[in-house]
Amino acid sequence: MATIKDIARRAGVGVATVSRALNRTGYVKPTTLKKILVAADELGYVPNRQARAMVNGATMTLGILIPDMDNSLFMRIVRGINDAAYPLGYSLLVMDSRGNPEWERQILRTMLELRADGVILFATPGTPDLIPTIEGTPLVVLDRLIPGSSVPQISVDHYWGARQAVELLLKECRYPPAFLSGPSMVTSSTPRLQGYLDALEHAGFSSRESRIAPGNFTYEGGYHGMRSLLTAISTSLPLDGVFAANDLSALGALRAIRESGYVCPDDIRVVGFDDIEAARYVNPSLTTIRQPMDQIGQTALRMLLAQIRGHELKDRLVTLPGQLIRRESC
Amino acid sequence: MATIKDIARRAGVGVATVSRALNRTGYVKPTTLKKILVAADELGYVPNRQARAMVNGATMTLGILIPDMDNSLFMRIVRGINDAAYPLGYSLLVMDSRGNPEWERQILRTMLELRADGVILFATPGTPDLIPTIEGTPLVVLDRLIPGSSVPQISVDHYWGARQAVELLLKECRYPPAFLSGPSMVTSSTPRLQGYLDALEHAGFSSRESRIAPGNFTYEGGYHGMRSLLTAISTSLPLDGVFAANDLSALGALRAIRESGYVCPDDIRVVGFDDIEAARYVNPSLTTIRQPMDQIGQTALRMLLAQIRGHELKDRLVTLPGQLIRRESC
DNA sequence: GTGAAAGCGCTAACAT
DNA sequence: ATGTTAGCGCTTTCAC
Repeated sequence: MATIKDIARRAGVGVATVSRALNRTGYVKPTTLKKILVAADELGYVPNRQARAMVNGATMTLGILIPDMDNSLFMRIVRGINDAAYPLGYSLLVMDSRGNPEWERQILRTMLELRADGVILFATPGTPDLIPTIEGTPLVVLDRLIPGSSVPQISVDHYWGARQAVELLLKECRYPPAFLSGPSMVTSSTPRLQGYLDALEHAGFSSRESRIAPGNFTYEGGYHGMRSLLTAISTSLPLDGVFAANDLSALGALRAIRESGYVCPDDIRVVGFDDIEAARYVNPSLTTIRQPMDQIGQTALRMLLAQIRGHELKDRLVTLPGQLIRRESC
Repeated sequence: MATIKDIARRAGVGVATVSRALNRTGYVKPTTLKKILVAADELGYVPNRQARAMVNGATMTLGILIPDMDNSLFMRIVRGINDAAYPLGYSLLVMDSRGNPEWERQILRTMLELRADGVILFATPGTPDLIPTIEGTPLVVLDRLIPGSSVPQISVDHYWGARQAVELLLKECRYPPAFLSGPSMVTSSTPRLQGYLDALEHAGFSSRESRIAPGNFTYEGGYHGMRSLLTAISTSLPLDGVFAANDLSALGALRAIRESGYVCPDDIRVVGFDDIEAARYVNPSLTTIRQPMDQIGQTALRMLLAQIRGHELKDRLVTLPGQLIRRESC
């Protein structure tokens, strides 16, 4: 591959002039400029960013570490980052850890070796231990917050999203709605649960009237959780509304409802959380709390760039509002 | 950030020795080895891959160019590549072109500037023009084939997948099934259409008995295509089966069927193509032809590495079989 | 066994 | 307005 040296020789000038010409930095006589451009073109010159990075420090590369590349919730955020970062000249180093803490650690290390200018981390239960590893490199943590950390973090407002969901259910249903919970290890589960509890209490129900089954954030979990809720129905406490801690478990619940001979939303209404792609496609389509994924991506990038540029962050913890999307299930 | 120079100073040795020690290349006295390792650890040394790449040529980085990061079909393939590439020490530079030919060209260029060791391209209608751009860098093209090109390409067998789908429909239905076609610009549309036509003919139907509506590979397209099919039903030629060129349009068709008062699969059976994530979640769940995404990813990586290592490829055009996934819709 | 030095492609003083 | 040169962090001969 051609180098500026080759261009310099061909154009009969020095390498510095070539560098100046190609980067439009410093003065170059129009005649020589043209000569250089022609030579570069003829040689099919492609600048070597690694070499450039060695001297001026920035690789113009951002590391993105995700626990699952095949999760539309995550990828919509990454796409948001991509779309905002690309026009700025940044490229994305995207790696999937499959939720494996050991991989996470190694991948992070690799990103440092590659000298990514900054890193965006989709938090997993193992993330907190990782933070010290990359001290010194700008970092933003996404999606599931790490409690009591000073690392810049961004997430949707899980608590208020849950309250909105449950309040809608409360308005549409005659009985207190049930809850399909998320895994307790995942930090976003807690505020969503709390939102459910508080909404119930706020509506005048005692905590004894709350009904909670594990949904585990999965399709299968939602299915089984819903089944157990369904078998526990009594004439004294009927069930006509369910809030699922995320869309995947809501979809599982939808199936369980159908298989048990009930109809959603006529018999039982369902609200989910996240607004994954499939939420639009199922029958009935799913009413849910939408995570503002594009906004999360943009905010993450903004906060990362601020750090890279050495600015002080005023908010180290950004919470974005979720949006109620009304569809057929409630 | 610490460099080998710092380590050398601290351990009281030369940089060459440090390099040899850290890379376990060449002999180093156990005592000095330990000293060096300790020094490196104390300094929190992280090797600089860019610098290494400058001398030995390989960046251990692979470029992946996708038209849409939020497409589970694509991302399952990328994840397959990730999982296979990571243990080999490769990192993925993933960029989304949003199907914009101009972006595609620029991103490709950037990947060259970053000196990716190889590039995997998810083909779009604009791809063929791009190929010459990266001549000299190992390349594999995925998903939608470019006809008459000598570039290594991998895809599912669209034609036979379509035939399988239609043959299943033919077996389960009483009347010749209809077809929701893909956009003619996308090369995978043609063989899927041909598979439909040939299956019909093979079953003894004349081409006059084929019914085709545009599905356009989208949810909305499938919905409208299905509606027009539904309004065209006559007593002389009833409709009880539909093959959609992809799952997204099949999901749209499902909705149109429901809204028109028909029941799937009782009245009308539906088969899709791809096996996207939502196919499992909808009601009825979608019978479809599954693209072997993991296998596509692995094969792509294998062919790319072969080129990187300078081997000759025996098959420049790999076609993988699709797998019929039987669910509720047929 | 280990160190000195050259060089990968580029940018940024410093000269001229 | 342009050329010369010193690195950036690392690996790799080539000596000792």
